[in-house]
Amino acid sequence: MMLYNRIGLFRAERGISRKALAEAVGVNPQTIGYLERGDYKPSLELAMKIAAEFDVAIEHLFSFRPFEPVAAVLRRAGETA
Amino acid sequence: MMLYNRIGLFRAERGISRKALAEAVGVNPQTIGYLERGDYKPSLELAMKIAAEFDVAIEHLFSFRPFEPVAAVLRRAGETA
DNA sequence: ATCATATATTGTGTAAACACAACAAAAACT
DNA sequence: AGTTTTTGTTGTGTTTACACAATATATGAT
Repeated sequence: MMLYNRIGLFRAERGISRKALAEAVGVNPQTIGYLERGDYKPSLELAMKIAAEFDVAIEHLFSFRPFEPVAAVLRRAGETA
Repeated sequence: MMLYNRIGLFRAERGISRKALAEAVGVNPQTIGYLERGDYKPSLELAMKIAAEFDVAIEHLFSFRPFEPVAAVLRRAGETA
């Protein structure tokens, strides 16, 4: 079963590298890469640490179904451009 | 690092056995036992399946810090007795 | 008392999430 | 241009979350 994630998205938004995120959550930089590509499925522990680092709910970070594009979320959220 | 959970609590509330929960989420019955006792820390995948089964957020099911007793939650929630 | 169900314990095996190292390629910055 | 940073890839090793089986104990129902 495929597991989708928004790690790269949140990393990009905050301008933090894989190496920096890895250090923040206490794993090897490679591990972040594997997670972003979907090659690894994280432990709950690691998922919680990453979610805490980004201050988002786990459900917003990982999902069994592909994530809605941010543009669509912005529209739904009725952001006033 | 210890990981606390409310699996037994939700199981008790809904009157479902470990075996039944195990079948619902597709794991061995022993595995549920190990999780409840804190002997195993679940994969994110299994954690998400159990949370979905109970229809609760993962954060309400698993925590690095001990869970507040239900009595205290009820008080905070201002439930009218 | 008997029988079924639920839980606990112990043991063995396997798959996969990690760590770590080395190197290549691409991107960004001076 | 060069040079640092970031990312991707490949390989090897270890730990642990799982599966599965067997048995013991406790509880509950009849």
